Amino acid sequence: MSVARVIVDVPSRDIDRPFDYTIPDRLSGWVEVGSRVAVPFGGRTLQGIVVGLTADPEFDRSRLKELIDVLDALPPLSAELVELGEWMSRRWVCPLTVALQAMLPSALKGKAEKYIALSYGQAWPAEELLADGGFRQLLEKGDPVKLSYLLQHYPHEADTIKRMLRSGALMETQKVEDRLSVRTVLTVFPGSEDVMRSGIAELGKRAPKQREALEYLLANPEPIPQQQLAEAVGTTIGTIKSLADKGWAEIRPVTEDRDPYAGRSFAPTKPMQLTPAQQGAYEPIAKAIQEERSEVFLLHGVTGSGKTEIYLQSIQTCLAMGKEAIVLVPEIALTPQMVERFKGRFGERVAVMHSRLSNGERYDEWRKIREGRAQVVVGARSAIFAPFGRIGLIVIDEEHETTYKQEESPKYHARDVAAERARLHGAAVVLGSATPSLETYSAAVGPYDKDTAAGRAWQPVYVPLPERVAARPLPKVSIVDMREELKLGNRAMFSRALAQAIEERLERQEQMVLLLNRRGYSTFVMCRSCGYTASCPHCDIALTYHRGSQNLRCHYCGYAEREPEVCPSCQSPHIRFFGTGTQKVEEALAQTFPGIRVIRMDVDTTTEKGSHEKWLTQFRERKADVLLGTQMVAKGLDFPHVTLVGVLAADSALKLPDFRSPERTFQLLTQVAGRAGRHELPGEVIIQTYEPEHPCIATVEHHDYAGFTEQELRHRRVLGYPPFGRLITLTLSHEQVPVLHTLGESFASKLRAKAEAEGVRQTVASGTGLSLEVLGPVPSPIPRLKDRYRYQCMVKYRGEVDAIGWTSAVLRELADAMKRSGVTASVDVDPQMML
DNA sequence: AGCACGCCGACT
DNA sequence: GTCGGCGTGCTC
Repeated sequence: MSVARVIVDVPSRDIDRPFDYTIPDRLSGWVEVGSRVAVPFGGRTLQGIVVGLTADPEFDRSRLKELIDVLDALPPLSAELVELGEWMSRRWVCPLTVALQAMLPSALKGKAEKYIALSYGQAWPAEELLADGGFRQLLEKGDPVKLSYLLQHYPHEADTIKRMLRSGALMETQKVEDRLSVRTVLTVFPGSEDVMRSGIAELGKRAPKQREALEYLLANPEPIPQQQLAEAVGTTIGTIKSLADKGWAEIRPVTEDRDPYAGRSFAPTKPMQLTPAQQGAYEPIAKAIQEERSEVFLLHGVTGSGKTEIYLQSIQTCLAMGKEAIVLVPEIALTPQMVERFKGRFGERVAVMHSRLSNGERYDEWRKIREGRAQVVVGARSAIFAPFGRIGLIVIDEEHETTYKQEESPKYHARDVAAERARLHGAAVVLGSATPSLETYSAAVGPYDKDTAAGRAWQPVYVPLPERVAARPLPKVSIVDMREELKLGNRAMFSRALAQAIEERLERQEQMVLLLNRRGYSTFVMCRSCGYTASCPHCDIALTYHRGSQNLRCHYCGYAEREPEVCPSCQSPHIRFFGTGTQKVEEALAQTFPGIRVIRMDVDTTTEKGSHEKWLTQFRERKADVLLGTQMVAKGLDFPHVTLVGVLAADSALKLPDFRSPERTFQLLTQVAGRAGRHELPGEVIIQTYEPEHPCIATVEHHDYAGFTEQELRHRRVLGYPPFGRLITLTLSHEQVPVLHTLGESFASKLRAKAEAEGVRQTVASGTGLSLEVLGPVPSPIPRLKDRYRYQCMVKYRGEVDAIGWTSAVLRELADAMKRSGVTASVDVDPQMML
């Protein structure tokens, strides 16, 4: 007789431990690790996940309560996923329940609903006869009614309900309900042939439509959705219903999957002959899959080098072994064309998961996986939790993309989850990119240093894929120095070269993509004469202009300086705050090139469901000359008539106070450059910048990934940033500042004390060996959000230091103080966005 | 997170 | 005298 250990769905640190429940006889045999259950918890009914079964609970058995219910026939999680959740909760310092919740489709995030019923055998009390008549009638039927329903329809009876609950005239019950159920379709099940024939006879010449429907069923005696039958016969559902009423057929609800790709056919594709380079990359991957080794590969190939075909054939190898495969793709690249490639090769065995699906559709795709009807999933970040049991391969395409890091708790990185899951399954991992993240790249090819390699859980095998398929040349890239333009008196946002190139495309009726990498961000400071931008002397990070205090601040260490009146570098008075958005560019295009047709794509124009697709389709159909937008225009698009790509302000991202800005800029520019001339027409790329000599821009001209990486890594090493050191940020928030200061200081000093006690050096930059440094507390880059002030501490460390463990230990020590003061804390381990 | 228990101000 | 404000503490 075992006891279930349950993590209840309360996302709070002090509840984040298992609670034990006895299993009543009627549920024994249904409870497994990973089961979703309903449990009584402090007078409420909550949803929980079983994380263990034990024979000897810590508590006295007689004090345990019973499980109320098991919520699914098939447990939604497995022992392996629960173990993965436990690992996540340690690795990213989050409550286990939050990690487990991230693995469930939102349809299964059940909440207890309260129900109200008239107490058994009780007549309506005389003192409550003034209550609304409808309200009384409803309750007098005796069935429990949802409290939320009562409050919605009889809001003025709220007091009556309270009173009657207190007097015992009403009873409250609770039930955990799923957010939504499987969809059912009313389906007509034909009666026996005899029954239907007699029906036809009985109808005679009356009701010709009913007769027609019966004849249809006689000819096609399979069950058919009633709507479909009505359409086939050319009548309405009423007609069909009357058949059922007369007993000639039966109508029953049948569960049906919402197939988001229903009615679309996918042209089957055959494996292509691999080029020698592709073959060389494929072989070690296939070998690892076959030997069930959990090895990580970095597949480094330029755009158009044929990575996808390697993925497809590796998946084939995996499926041939009877194992399953997960493919992660950045959300934005999960286009119908992308899905088509996988569905075309693997057909029905593919499930697709992305955020544009409705909750219901996502749930159905998820069940397809859970019930073993799909063996391949193609999806965005959270598809890494696909409930497969025998994973053989995990592919992460465009592994450098920031979308793989979740910005809300659990703040996990899908790349690390993939490596861990692969370890548990003996599965291979393929990380594909034309511009790998510096973390992944340096882990694979170095430069190694003892402290860097330490504490890294996985080390990829480097698999370069140098050639472009069909040897298409890379487009010609030219970099335009906007300072020169200014000297020549051109103050427009288009350089002469770009303006001329646009003019030519308009004449030749070719298309172009214009990118303005401005992510609706606060203003930055730059000198228009020399290109100087203010940066922090301690962190080498761009300073941000703060309007309130009129100074420039570093978001890392808190350094501040006064707003400059002249450029500190060249004394020019042309020092300005900048901020041009895509809308301004759209206007300028219309003015400069009358009649030009522009599609603008940014967050403002693509919020509506499907709008993203809509614009791209319009552009593909050549209903516009220009596709103008933010980064989203750079990702995974392929338009045959685009022969010009223009980047208006390549350095705009460099002003962000984030040490990864150069890396992202390089990746973005390289990627967008790959958009031009992918087909017969040759392509041209024009990059406008005020900092043409910056490595992340200069190296793009010759598609020089290695050159950029070498310079950037040297820089990172000096400052102790990843991959040479690692980071953790702690953000504290409260309505008042002083308490944030106090708690921030005590976090920092407690952590420093731990480092001291362990003999760890406390300067990370420009050094080697074990070290840990706590910066802050300083106001967070977003100093106030929803009326709460935010302060931040940053932990920077290198070597095999258990900074994550110490951080969560210190947080536990501070839990009491935080609860009393009402301060909330949020931890980000390995932050990707420093904002 | 909720909900209960518990101790002090404005109403019947 | 009661209703109810939200401070602290517990939930197997």
